[in-house]
Amino acid sequence: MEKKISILLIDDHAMVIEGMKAILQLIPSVQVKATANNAFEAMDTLKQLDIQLCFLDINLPDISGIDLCLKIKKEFPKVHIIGLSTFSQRSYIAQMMQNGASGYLLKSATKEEIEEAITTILAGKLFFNISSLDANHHDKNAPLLTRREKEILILIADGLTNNEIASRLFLSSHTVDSHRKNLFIKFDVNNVALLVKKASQADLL
Amino acid sequence: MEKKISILLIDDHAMVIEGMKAILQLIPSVQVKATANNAFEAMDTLKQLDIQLCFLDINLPDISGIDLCLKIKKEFPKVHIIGLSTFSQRSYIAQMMQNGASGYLLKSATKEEIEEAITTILAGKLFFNISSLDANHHDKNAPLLTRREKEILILIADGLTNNEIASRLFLSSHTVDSHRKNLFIKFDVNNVALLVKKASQADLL
DNA sequence: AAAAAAATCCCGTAAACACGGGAGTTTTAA
DNA sequence: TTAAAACTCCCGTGTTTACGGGATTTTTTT
Repeated sequence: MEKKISILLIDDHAMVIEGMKAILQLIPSVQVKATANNAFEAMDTLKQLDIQLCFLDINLPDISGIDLCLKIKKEFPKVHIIGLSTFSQRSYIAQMMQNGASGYLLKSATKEEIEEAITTILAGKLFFNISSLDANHHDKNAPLLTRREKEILILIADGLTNNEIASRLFLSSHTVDSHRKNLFIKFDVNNVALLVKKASQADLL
Repeated sequence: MEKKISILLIDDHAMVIEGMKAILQLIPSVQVKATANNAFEAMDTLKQLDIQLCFLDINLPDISGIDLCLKIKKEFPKVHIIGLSTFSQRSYIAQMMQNGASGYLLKSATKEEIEEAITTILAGKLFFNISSLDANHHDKNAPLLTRREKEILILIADGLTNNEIASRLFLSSHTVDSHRKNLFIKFDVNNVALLVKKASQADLL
């Protein structure tokens, strides 16, 4: 028997952590080496321990799992990442994969699916849990936003004016306005009200 | 020692079920008698077994946890129900409580919180996990709106201008503006962006 | 029937937005 | 290394909002 596959669980929901642990204990070839409730803890653990595989929640308290994914992959390219999402968050999976995740699982995944995902990914392949996705996919196609756009979107939704955003981000109000215009185009709207509504529905706020 | 408190876990996320189980095993006074992935299974189990306490997820595949809560309470009024939700779903908690739940827990709850919830509720009281809610809350205390205000709020969030709303509702734009002003006061905001954001978070759209 | 709440309508002004353009620089990806 | 993409900045114009005041008429509640 080779050494067990070392795993790090990253999720802020205690129950999900416990649940994953419980399921992973049933799989002899793996071992949960550590868990993390946020991005900071996660990065810290990766520096300390020799982790092969991360289970990474899409939503984290400090930075989004999607961004963390990118960060992990930059600093620790050899670490494999499996995204965790709920069914309603499935639209973000593509972004996670784009940021270097090797696969994803819904939180409703069974032991067998988890096992399959692990072996597939450790073999260097990508794991797509297609069945669970096609089921209901009338996407809420949230547009892909740039970092700046996300940043400004949130400030807009917080009710700041262009000028306020500009001075907070040390930008010209014209720049803010440009981003705002691009947000309008990407969301296909023509005013803040609809922008905020759609962004909120896409869980972007 | 009395008989253990019999518990039914209702959640479609395998990991949450496993996580709750793992945590509840650490509490000697309780016993997880069964688990259910959906409403149908849940009702079936309640008919078969003598369940004292349900942990019920807000989102279920067949009917919403909120509706199931009502259903359970109608058929089995003596069963206590603790709602389970993620932080982003906290706005639904009020509905769950209204449908007969005795309390709720966030899925990030600790063993101690879970334990406290159980003892509080079994003692016949309601359990409010105030700390986890206040933390970030601006208010999911959605203000009470009049019929007209709700109507206009939705149109505002759809991006209509005062004039457009006015002509759609056969009102003067001044009237619409008055309602808009009242909405601002009730939501304690000073612009549409925040209004829509808060309304969306309060699930009013 | 009286009081309270909701709904309707009016006005003026400064600030902010929506939208049409255009253009240079820096970063990322091919 | 080269082409996109992202980010930055600028302007002018008409529209709409935000917010300060009101007031009157329905409807609901007590």
